[in-house]
Amino acid sequence: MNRPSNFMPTPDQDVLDVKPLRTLAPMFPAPLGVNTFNQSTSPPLIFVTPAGQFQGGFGDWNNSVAKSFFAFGSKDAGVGKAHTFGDQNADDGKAATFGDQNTDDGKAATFGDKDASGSQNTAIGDQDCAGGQPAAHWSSDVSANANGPIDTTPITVYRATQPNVISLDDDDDDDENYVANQTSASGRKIKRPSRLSRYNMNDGLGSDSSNSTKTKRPKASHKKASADNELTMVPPSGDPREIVEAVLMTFEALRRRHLQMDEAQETSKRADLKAGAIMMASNLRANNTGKRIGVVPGVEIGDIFYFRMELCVIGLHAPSMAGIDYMVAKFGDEDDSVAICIVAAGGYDNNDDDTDVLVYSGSGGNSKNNEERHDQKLERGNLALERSLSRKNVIRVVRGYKDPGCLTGKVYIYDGLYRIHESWKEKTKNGIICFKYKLLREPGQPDGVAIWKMSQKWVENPTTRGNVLHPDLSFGAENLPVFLVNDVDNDKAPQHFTYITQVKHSKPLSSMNPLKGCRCLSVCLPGDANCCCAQRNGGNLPYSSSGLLVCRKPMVYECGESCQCSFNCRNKVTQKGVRIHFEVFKTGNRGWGLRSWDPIRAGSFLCEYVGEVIDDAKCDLNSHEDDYMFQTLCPGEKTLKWNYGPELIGEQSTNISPDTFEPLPIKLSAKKLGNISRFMNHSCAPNVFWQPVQFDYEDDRHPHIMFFALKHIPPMTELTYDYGDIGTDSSGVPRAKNCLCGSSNCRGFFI
DNA sequence: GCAACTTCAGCTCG
DNA sequence: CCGAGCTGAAGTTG
Repeated sequence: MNRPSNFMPTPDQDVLDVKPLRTLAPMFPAPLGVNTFNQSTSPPLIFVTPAGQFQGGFGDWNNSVAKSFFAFGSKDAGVGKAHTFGDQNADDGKAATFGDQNTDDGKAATFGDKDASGSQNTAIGDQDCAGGQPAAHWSSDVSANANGPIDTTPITVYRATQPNVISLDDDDDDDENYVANQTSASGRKIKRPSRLSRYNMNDGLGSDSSNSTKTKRPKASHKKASADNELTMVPPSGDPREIVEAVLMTFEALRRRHLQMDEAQETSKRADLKAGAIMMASNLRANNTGKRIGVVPGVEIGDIFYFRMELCVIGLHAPSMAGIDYMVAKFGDEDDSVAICIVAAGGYDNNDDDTDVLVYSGSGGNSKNNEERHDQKLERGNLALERSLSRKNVIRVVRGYKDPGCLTGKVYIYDGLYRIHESWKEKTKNGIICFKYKLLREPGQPDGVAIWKMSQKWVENPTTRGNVLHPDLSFGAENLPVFLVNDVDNDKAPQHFTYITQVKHSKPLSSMNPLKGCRCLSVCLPGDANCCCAQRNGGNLPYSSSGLLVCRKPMVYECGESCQCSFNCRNKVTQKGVRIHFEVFKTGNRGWGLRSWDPIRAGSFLCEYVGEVIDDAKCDLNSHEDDYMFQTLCPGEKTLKWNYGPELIGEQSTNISPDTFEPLPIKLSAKKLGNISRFMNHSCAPNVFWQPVQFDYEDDRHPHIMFFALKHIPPMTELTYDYGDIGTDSSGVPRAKNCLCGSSNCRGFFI
């Protein structure tokens, strides 16, 4: 892949560059073809818009006038770089003109000029409320209609559990038996020994073997914890989507916490398996009432996953390893074992351009250990695929791709329903006979992988993105360009504002106490009891080695300037700035919004809420008019329960309930000065949350407000957070707006 | 490249 | 016939 080297560097890739990011030109060069607007000469820019191709980018983008208008320099380092959009001075109007090769409607293209046509667009930015159905996401119902005549009744070869899709063990005995299984002495009903028992959270791995009598005892607290949380876990609505999301969120929380512990103890790094085993043992799963053909409730086309175990716990694809999931289903009077879901691992070179066709290789035949390769056999999964060809049942397809954000990782994308149209045998390069199945995507389904492919193409070559109004709203101030696009109407720009990357404080920074730093050499290590930064965070580093936030908490303390550790310390995450390809886009009915070209993992840092710090007194006067005011109001349950995991393994919950939630005094206005965060809309079913972070100044009342991903977010999905509930703001008169998010638990209004 | 690990199907046994 | 319990097969992940 021709991925630019600047693409979401992982910690391993972090260059040994200690320049403070926010005050200098982009640390990572922008992709070729994008003018970074720094002092160096820029390559010719070719953009393609629906209106046709034009050179030189956006109007006078490349010329010296533009450059001087967007003059850079370190002189404004105090507040980071500030670049004014659509300067209000008439003189600069020309320089601010963009997005149009002609001059005839230059006025309309004038960026954010308050007098230009753009001003009609009053409903912009974060005053608006995002839909619960993100742009790249559709309800499963759509694809359900495309199923065709599948009237088979799945025979459950599965033990049927409670009809409740997510069911915690309501039978305490089960867990007891599960533990009792270690001795096999109880004589009572014994749950099949999960290999969870081999995961001892403290001892690491049992060195051998599959012999269950040698297995170690899982943490005893496990049982109690799962019972305690029964009520907090089940989403009140019973909505399948909510349940799936709750299960995935729990899995992730558990996984992150286990990884954190593993990293501290340098033990096994298979936190995914541990989390999965706990979920299985506690019956914390979705859609576990039996396998099924076709749509899985609560799983939507385009959903992304990072571990096979995730597919498992939501009932999308049961086998933890195998690529073919199958079941016995009824066809008329006959039973047949047919394939129901496949995971195309992406190891084969399919015709990648046609996302509606998939040639899938049968399973087996690979040499493992000492065995030799052999021809594939028509049995199990392969046989089921063959039966599916004749039975013509739909098959769910999950496609695996290399994770662009992680060198070694993989992303799985649910791509909806396919049907097998053809099968044949083929001799592979290795000389073995292998089965091939040609699947065609059922028509009428929303795009899944197609969107992924498209946005990946944009990342590699941004000039392929159409409808671009501006190639970088940040004018080079962010690590990566922020595109401004409009696919829906003629609006040319949001209302005027000035792009800054650091919060503007009302009082001089020198009056604030610097945060005390640690003395760790090189990097802070997890498990180092002497690291005062870890201590400040409660004994653990708040981020995993890949930079994901482990837990939401009242405050996260990163290492800062006064620490002795290096730039590469894993406890420096948010201060390094944006690592995601964002675009500000025009939504259908909620003004402008924010979304990403990259897939985003739950726990990833997105961006900071940047604006002017507003004094309390001043705020009361202004808050009515300021739609860009950020306040730490109590968010909804989804956000508050992001940390569900720790309780499951008997640790103290770090959750905050609405009753105990206390807002911080900080108030930030991004009306005049701001960054991408000001475009994030509200949703009662958000995919982003805010988290207070400190790394430079010691001030619990005025920390940085950082945004993190609440769940995995597919590319091109609108990013939204919960603006907070009404009535929690004690100062001033709260304004309630009608909420349009449309989520099943929409509160109907927001601040 | 290797070691370590999972879930479930499919079987046997009582 | 049913459920418990065992084994083998599948590939993922670090």
